[in-house]
Amino acid sequence: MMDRSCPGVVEPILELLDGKWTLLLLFELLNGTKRFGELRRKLQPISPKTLTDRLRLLEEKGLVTRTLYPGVPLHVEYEFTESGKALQPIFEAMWNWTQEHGTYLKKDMALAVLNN
Amino acid sequence: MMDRSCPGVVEPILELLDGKWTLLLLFELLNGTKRFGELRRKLQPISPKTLTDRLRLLEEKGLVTRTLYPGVPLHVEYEFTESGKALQPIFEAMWNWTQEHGTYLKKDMALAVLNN
DNA sequence: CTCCATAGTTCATTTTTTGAAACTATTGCA
DNA sequence: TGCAATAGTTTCAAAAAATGAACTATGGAG
Repeated sequence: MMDRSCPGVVEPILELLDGKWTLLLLFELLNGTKRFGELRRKLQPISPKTLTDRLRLLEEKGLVTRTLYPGVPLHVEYEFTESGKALQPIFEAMWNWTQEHGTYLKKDMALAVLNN
Repeated sequence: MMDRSCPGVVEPILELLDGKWTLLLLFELLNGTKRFGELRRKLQPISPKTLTDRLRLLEEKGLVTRTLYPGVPLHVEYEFTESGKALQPIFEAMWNWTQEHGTYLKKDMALAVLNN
């Protein structure tokens, strides 16, 4: 994907954070264990395909675990690994930047945040 | 106080960092003022179109300034605004995460960056 | 033996992004 | 006049990513 002349140090994290929805998904998981349907609702209007794609990828990279609970109805829980939890400082730095420099926050977004 | 993990808060930054090459480009600018051709060489094999697209977008968002120096040959310098410089903690957090959890990191890449 | 709820999968299509190639603009100098 | 060096722009095709609609799997309750 990237040339070796690029600052390779960030390569791993670039791959992780890549893709529409990925960062929002990670944000959700930062709040703790979440079920598939729960994530789907929170990330509306994400498609179930995209959501599974992202989750599978994150699982593959060792950032989240997937646990199936049999029973009726069955359900599945997604949770950060230690590696995933360790992303928190990055998100905090983003949060801080946004507080001071993010001027694009739209009113409806703000409301969504407050109602969450 | 707002929930730090709430996705909406971080939308502005997601938009900023979005797109292939964007993060790598920001990394370059973190090292100081850069000319168009310089960026193009460092980010090889980026196309000039994509590079201008990215630079224009970052300019629009207030993260970089573009300064034209007439003369022969003319040249152009791109530089972070204060807002752009303030991204540094985010990159540092990424760097730290990669040190501890990025399994793709190669030592010579890291050195190349540090010597830059 | 059908239904419900959960959590997906499959495949075709659309949308978005990226890229390659060729071309433009500026201006001093030989 | 024509050239050299920088910094782009333009156009169109190709590739990648996202979406939508419909379908599958599970297993107990009725």
